[in-house]
Amino acid sequence: MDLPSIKVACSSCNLRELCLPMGLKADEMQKLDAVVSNRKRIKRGEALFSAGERFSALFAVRSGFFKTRVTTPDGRDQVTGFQMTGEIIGLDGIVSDHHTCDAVALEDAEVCVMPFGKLEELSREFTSLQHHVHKIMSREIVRDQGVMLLLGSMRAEERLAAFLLNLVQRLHARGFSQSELVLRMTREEIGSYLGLKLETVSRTFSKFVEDGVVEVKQRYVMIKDTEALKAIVNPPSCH
Amino acid sequence: MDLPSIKVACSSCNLRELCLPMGLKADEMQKLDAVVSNRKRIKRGEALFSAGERFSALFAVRSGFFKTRVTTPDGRDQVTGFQMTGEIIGLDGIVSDHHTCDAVALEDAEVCVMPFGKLEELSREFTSLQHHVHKIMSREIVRDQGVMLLLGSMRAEERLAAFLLNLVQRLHARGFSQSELVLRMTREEIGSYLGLKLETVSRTFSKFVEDGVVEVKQRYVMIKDTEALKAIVNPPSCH
DNA sequence: CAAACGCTTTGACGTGTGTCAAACAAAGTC
DNA sequence: GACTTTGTTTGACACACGTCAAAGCGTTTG
Repeated sequence: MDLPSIKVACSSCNLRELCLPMGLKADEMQKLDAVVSNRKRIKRGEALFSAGERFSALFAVRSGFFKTRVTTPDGRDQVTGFQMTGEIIGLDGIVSDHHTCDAVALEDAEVCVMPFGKLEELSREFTSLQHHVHKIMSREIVRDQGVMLLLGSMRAEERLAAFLLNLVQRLHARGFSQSELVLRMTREEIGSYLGLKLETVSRTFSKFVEDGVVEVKQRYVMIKDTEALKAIVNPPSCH
Repeated sequence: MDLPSIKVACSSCNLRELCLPMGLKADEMQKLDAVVSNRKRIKRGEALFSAGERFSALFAVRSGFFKTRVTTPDGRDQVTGFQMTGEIIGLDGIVSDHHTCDAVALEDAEVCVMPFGKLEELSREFTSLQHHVHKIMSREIVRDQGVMLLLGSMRAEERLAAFLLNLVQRLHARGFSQSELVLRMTREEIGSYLGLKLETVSRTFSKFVEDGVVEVKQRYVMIKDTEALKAIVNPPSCH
């Protein structure tokens, strides 16, 4: 019943409604197949690319889970995002032809390699692909604005609540539960992303459990009261 | 000696080495002139665009100074960036066809209006323009990563030092002094950008003055010791 | 020129989060 | 199965930054 060999092709990929080829016509997608020529496997803990490396391609996450992080010369680092199935990694490398962050697999993963030169070539041919690439970059910019808002003006509880809601929302779009999730990252990685120390993340989880908003058992999280989480992120005005 | 009427043309703009047309050939730049058809004046305090408005064009700052900011439903806001001459505003609007932030002029300003549809059209024709647009978006993503690092893992002094260094560096690229600058924004706006309260910004300035690193008189800032500022941002390792 | 306004500075004090430390739990290793 | 490693939880305490308040400074307005 299983296929002899899986063809590397966007047109037959079950992620095509989520990933780069979203909204392309059949003939356009076939052309895209030629661009996305090969896949790459990355083991848990290994880097897909690192800051300073030459940029040559964007990557679409096919399976697995990544974090991206930037590092200061003196060794502090900041997790800038978590990427799951269907999301695009590597946009940072375009401007200087070199990557400016590390992309590390948090579990065994597979990505589609999309040489950027070829993607630009095809973008000149197909308006829809061109526009889609622009949207992907713009979406990343808007996401970053949201993270700045979170880091610049929210308290620990608000940050963690926003983080959990964002995760389940993205997982739900991929067919998973709206209320249950298994974290793929450590408390320290969550903390780095949210601008908090791991102890604060842990304590805030405990607080949520006490308040009956979530159940937590290590990496497993069940959201018992989504509305309460939303209220934490956006405190209802109190006039 | 002054020209009767300034032609709206990238090819004759004194910002062409800094702005969108950077690196284009003569014939390409003439085509771009047709895209950048008109300019727009914005008075101090007015918005170039606001969150929710329909997106139709990117804007290149010709003169003046802007801030961009995002706002939560409950009224908190976060300054996400300051834009000066030659910088591009509006990339956030591409993904959803609507702007997600406000762009407000901090002093009387003028921008070049670049209808995005036309820009995409011309990008399909000229590889160099296409690549340049991609670089501009990627640069914004990398900038945002840097802000996340700042907000997520730096202390007040480090944030303000990094902010000042970034400002003078960009001003210097525009022909201004490496050591003197006039802030176009209030302490509150600096604080919002840096994730600090205005009092903390003020106190940190005072600290820098005490330490002899800068001179400050209201909006005027003179950097007396650039190396000291750099050392504050990247504390030399102490092994 | 006085009054009003917006912005900045400074002080006193409070608090949310960081730091340090210890115990615990889970997962991987020999 | 014992041991090691890695990650998590919790407590006690410290401190950087926020909050509240008052005074000062510059600019605008009438």
